[in-house]
Amino acid sequence: MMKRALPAKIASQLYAAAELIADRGLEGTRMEEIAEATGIPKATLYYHLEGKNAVLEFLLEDFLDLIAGAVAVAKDADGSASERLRASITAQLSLMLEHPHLCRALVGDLGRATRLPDLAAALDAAFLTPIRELLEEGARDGSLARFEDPTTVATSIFGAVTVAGLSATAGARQRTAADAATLSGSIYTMLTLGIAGISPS
Amino acid sequence: MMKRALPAKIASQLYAAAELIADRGLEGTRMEEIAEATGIPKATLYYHLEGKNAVLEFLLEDFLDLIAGAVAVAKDADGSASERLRASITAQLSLMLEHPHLCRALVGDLGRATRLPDLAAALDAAFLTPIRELLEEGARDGSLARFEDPTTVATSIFGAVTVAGLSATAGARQRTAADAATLSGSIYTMLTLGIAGISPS
DNA sequence: TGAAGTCTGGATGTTGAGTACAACACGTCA
DNA sequence: TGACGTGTTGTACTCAACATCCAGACTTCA
Repeated sequence: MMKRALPAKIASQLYAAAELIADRGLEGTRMEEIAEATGIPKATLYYHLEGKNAVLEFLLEDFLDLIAGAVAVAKDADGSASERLRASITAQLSLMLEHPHLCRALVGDLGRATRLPDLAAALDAAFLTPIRELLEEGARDGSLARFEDPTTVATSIFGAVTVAGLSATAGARQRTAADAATLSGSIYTMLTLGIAGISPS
Repeated sequence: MMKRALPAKIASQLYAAAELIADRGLEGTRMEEIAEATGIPKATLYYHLEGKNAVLEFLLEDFLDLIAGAVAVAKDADGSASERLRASITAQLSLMLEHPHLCRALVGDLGRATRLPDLAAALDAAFLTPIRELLEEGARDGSLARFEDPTTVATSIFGAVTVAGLSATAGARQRTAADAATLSGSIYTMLTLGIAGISPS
């Protein structure tokens, strides 16, 4: 996992670049500006990091690991698969709302991210895989419906949650845990009960 | 709307660049390569277009207008809001599966796209707005549930459909209309009925 | 045929990523 | 104290790619 232990001081300063990258995209951000924003001189940045991509890669990998960890806790707790799915979604959204800059950087440079193999894997591990597994468990324990095409359903749930989260971060201002609970409540109600009207039958 | 009428011949040749951009991202594609792939000399590209961004902007705006048009037809047809929502989703997915390169280019350069105001608007018009409106109509005609937070629900539906579609295009090979029908069937079943298990009550 | 508009090759300007390197700070060890 | 290694940083540089410019060629149309 750990590829090159970045000194802690450097790592922490690097986060100051997240907002910059979120606003202008990695391409629209000069290395010079990252140096200025973080207080790390350009030469030092290049001493520790491979290049500009590595800055984004470090920030996002860190963030995605954080999400993957929190989701794993929720996913492996006690309770029905349905309950744990809900908790996982809430955990996911909490962290997304807590880190709007990283979220926006992620979506903004999604293309680059998916083209970086490590990041693509981290993305999958943080978001899609837990949902797919919980869906399978739910089919077994009866707390969730069984689907013909579980992968498509898992992808759709992943999309519903993630896009709702990303959209909530678009305002760029940080939200609280309470916001996350409300948001995940709305989404989970819709996902669970469905959008059909009250049927006349 | 129409900003500068690109000669039809140029426009049609430009599509040859879509796959290139989808594979490598706009940033990883040199103007020289676009010239080569399309057969349009570099100087001519710059004669007609503002720059590299404009190439992407042209391709995507065209594509998004196509989707917006098809969705509008489905949305304004006869039937309940629920039926029309389903038809809209199918229309959306059909076009996405028909144009995997454009889809991949879109998601790959999503950051750039959302930073281009015209494209952001087209993106909204093609995907999010129709869903939001149909959801409201469904609440009125009773064919869809009424939600506390319709915007969040609409965003989630948008996310579910779009991410499922994008994921299906990841393989990069073109799918048929039948595939789109199957895919939208899976998604719509989940959205309508929900993911809850068979309740014991 | 001439004027206006369109197209194109090639030279040129400009920007920013990435590199090279020398100087320096600082701790360690003999 | 001095030699050595590791990390740090300023400065100057190289180079790739975007973008521009221009002169001449080619269309089109009156």
